[in-house]
Amino acid sequence: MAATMKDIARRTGLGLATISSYFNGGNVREKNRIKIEEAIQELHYEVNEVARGLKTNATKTIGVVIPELNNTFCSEIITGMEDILRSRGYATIICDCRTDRQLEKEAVEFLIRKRVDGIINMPMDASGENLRPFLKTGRPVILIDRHISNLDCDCVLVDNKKAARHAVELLLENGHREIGIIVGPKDIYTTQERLQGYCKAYEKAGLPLKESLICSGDYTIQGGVRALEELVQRNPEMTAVFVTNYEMTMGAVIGINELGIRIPDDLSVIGFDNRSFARACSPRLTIVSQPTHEIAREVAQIMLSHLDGKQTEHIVEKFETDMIIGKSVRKLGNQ
Amino acid sequence: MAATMKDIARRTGLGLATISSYFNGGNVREKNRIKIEEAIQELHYEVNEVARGLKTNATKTIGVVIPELNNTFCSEIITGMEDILRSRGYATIICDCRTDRQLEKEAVEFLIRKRVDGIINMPMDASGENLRPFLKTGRPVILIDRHISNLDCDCVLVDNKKAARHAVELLLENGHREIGIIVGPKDIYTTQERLQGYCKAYEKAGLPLKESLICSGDYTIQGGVRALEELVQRNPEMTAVFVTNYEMTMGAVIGINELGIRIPDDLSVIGFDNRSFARACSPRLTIVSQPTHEIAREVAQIMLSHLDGKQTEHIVEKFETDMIIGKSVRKLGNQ
DNA sequence: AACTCAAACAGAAACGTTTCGGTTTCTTGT
DNA sequence: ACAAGAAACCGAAACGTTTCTGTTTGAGTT
Repeated sequence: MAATMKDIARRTGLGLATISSYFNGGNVREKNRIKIEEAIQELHYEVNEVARGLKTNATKTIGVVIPELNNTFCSEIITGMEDILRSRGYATIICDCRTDRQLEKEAVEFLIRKRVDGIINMPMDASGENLRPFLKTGRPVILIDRHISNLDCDCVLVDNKKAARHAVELLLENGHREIGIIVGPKDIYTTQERLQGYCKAYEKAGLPLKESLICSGDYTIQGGVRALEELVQRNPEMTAVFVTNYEMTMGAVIGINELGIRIPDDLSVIGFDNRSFARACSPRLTIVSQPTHEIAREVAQIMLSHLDGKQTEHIVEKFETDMIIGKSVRKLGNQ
Repeated sequence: MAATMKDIARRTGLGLATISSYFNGGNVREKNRIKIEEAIQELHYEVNEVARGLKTNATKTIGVVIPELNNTFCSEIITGMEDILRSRGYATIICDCRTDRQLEKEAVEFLIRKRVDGIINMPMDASGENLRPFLKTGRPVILIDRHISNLDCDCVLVDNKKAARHAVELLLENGHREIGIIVGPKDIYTTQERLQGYCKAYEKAGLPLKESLICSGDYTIQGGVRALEELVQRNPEMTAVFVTNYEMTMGAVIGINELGIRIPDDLSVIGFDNRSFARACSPRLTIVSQPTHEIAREVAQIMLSHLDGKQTEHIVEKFETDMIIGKSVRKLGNQ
């Protein structure tokens, strides 16, 4: 149906190799160049990237495996990456594994069959086993948001420990002593790091940790609602809460509204991600903000330099977070 | 590097055709089946979908062109579709055109070169010109959210006119007469439909339309903020506002908070999409909710039945919206 | 005009599948 | 045990590129 290089060769009287050379930046005599371009116009020829991919063993396609596309942190990063990758001719195949390890494994196998040139992964599986079959093909893998030790790949993330420490310190400076934290699932890297930051802040302040103030959600909105309700119920003395991702922040705000609690009069809140949501809350939420654009750009760039063969060593890039000050933290008098 | 069918043939002593038959559901003698499966294990063989695609002229890949991945309506639909498509072996290539018609056109050309089996598009270009080159290949196109007349393809959307009419009627029933509306860009299908619903409600109530109550945003958060500020400034009498997508709803809430306006005491609000955000607002927002899951499922299903050759005619599927009642609409006394 | 040499070209093989037409093997009924 | 028919198998060609190995062309030199 569609025109092929053979058609162009026939039309122009040139050889296949010449046409191929034309498409790959080789030199072609002026008059032949014109003939080829005319033929392309008339036949509506478009390169068949599938055939090219078979021959060159490179599909110009990147696989992206994430826990949940429907998570603004993920979608913001993907938007940014896709933009850069497509401008360089790379397609992006998205695989949403619904936070399921098994589905994540299958997604990687799927991408292996599709012969993608590289994989970008925000991993559910902390062991890295899911990725090993792909790594054996010798192609690049870049992790986002979560580090896996002893895995032969790059990694781009933020300084979670410091981010959490600063947030808790801000609350401590404002006189809070009973500070709840809503973290993600215990086996996730970011949960562990952010929790360590929380503990560190308490430790530095010389205050004892209270197990009941630590609550594990599942990084979803509903999980945030549940976690907040649980924290409030278990800790009548709690004066502040720190929520460690956007979805749970929204969930916590829902829980707070539905329990009739007032921010910051009854409870101070520091959230995570999504500056717009923070602005939309009344009063404005104080939040920790991750530089998603920079992360996206960095990931795309690293991937491209691997594919261009310009980079062979693996790097770990750590970005700093921002603190956006709102009005959701109350200054407590001396107690 | 990677094992091929030829390797398996050599290993098992069978012919290429037999191996191929095995992978395509053909009958193979028990003892040979076992030999093949052993060889697959040992060689870590994975089908090369690129080679298969070249031969079968089907890549098992669907292109998705959207205005903005970073828009929950889009990302929710994509999540749902991708799930179903991947379970049937189809990959999904996402192209975010950043609400730019030119980028949308280039995205379609890109997908043609990638030889995708079908395209799902939430179109920026209302003329359909961007899609015609792909349609000429004889492959299926499905539009979401926005209809284009005289284009040879299917379409899945909601009854926007009715949705808007009901929202405005609810406000009218509660005594509101000066109702602002924040719509999207004028040349977008949904804007026109939703605006028509608004006008229809006014007409049925026998009330005159006021141009100043109609404000066009750009379906972004910032656009929502600006539109709300403009409406408030131009219409001191305005007692209610209807916002016609999620991002602008969030923007409107931001604007309302920052102007110190109280919902619903000073201004009643009906928003759009995203039930969670509606719950997170205080008081809860009344919103129009689109059935994104159903839309996603329907789109995927239609695409699959085209690709299976089970469907040749084109259909337009229209879903109904829901009204989720919150506390953001105030009942006005007789005026 | 003849020679040199690089640039431009051509043909064929190869990438890893599927599929067509033809051959072998197995099953079954007698 | 044998024929017949079906089921399973095989080899080769083809899909549309790229690339390797030569061959032709043409400009520049004498």
